[in-house]
Amino acid sequence: MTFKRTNPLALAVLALLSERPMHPYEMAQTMRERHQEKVIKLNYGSLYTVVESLHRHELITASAVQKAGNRPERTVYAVTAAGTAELHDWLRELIAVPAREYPRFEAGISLVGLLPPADALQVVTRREAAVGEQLAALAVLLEKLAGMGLPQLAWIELDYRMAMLRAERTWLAWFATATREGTVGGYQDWEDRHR
Amino acid sequence: MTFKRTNPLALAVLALLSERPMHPYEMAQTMRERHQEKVIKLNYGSLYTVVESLHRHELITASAVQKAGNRPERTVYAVTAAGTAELHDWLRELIAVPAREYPRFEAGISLVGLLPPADALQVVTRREAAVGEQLAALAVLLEKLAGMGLPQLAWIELDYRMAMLRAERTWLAWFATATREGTVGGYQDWEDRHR
DNA sequence: TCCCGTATATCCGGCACCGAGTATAGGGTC
DNA sequence: GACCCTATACTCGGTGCCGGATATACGGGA
Repeated sequence: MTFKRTNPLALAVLALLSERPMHPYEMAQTMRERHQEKVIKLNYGSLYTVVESLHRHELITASAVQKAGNRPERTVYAVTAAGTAELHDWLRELIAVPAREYPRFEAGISLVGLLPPADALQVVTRREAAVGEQLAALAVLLEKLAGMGLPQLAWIELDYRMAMLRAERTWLAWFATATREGTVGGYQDWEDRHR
Repeated sequence: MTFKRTNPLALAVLALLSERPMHPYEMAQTMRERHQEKVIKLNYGSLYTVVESLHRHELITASAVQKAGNRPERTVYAVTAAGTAELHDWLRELIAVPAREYPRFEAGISLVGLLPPADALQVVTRREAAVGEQLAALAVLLEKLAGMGLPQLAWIELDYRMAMLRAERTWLAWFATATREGTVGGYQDWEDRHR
């Protein structure tokens, strides 16, 4: 069986190991330090599952089993040539080919007609505020990272996310206005259904 | 145990049943007809799991077990009062509170520095084209839906998605240019690492 | 009348994922 | 030196999701 590119955590593991050999717990630490866990979902259970899977497919090797004192044994892994190839190819695919994803907000907004217009307006406004806060927080973080001397390329994904959040906020503002003023297509029927 | 709002397919089920009672297979048919499966991931296995879970939590009831001829029995479900309440509350939450999600592209682009700049440029350009095609396809679909006399509110989620795709395309165009011209922050180092 | 492809309707086994649980080491405090 | 809190490192059982398997009905052509 060929390796399945499901969990992006496996990508992170390959990327970390292409720097230097590590044991799983250390990978988690490093991801936390670098705020990588905000971009790639990390939790211990999955981490060990994913490492084992990479190992089975010979994309990484168990290079050493250290045993310092009486601590639990820790297995240090290293990436193989096949692993590096997989990393680069997967990366290319992730960037080049838009994946069909199912953002939860799309599911919600597609059914917004089930809520009374007044309720809809309220929740959309709440989201708008929340998105604004996220943008502010990101701006602060970017400031900090730039101040630490990190180049833009090191936080390019935050740049992308900010662009997306700004677009979302703009759309939300439009929708809120269109609802408030009753100019969204089908408004009359919407209001009629809820009285 | 209280019902867990994990799979949005359960939301779709509640929404469908709030129109009229249905059996699971019919729900799937209806979702397909309405292109809902593009917004909420549907597959048969999950559908039956989700319906069973809703049933266990008494958000829907098995109202009748029809048996037409010798066909497999089909269980028709109906939404309960608790189910309707759950539907509305879940909807409000989905819209009001941005969920932490992990788009695969963010994972990919965050590691783009591992690819040589020339490769990166190529894959980003490919994505830009793909996103353009998706936008074109969506525009055609919108045209068709509007032509059928459906109000904007009925395809509001497509409106949202188009806004997001446009923003993504703009960002991709910027990143491609910045890479081609070497103006992205950290470019020199990036290029140096790959020779 | 027989056959076969398609539509109807559900079921089930495997597997990835998750988060809470476990167990030891190290360091600070009284 | 007894105590306790945090950091280290991994394990494991439960659960939900998935996609292919199953089984019957129906319509149309040879």
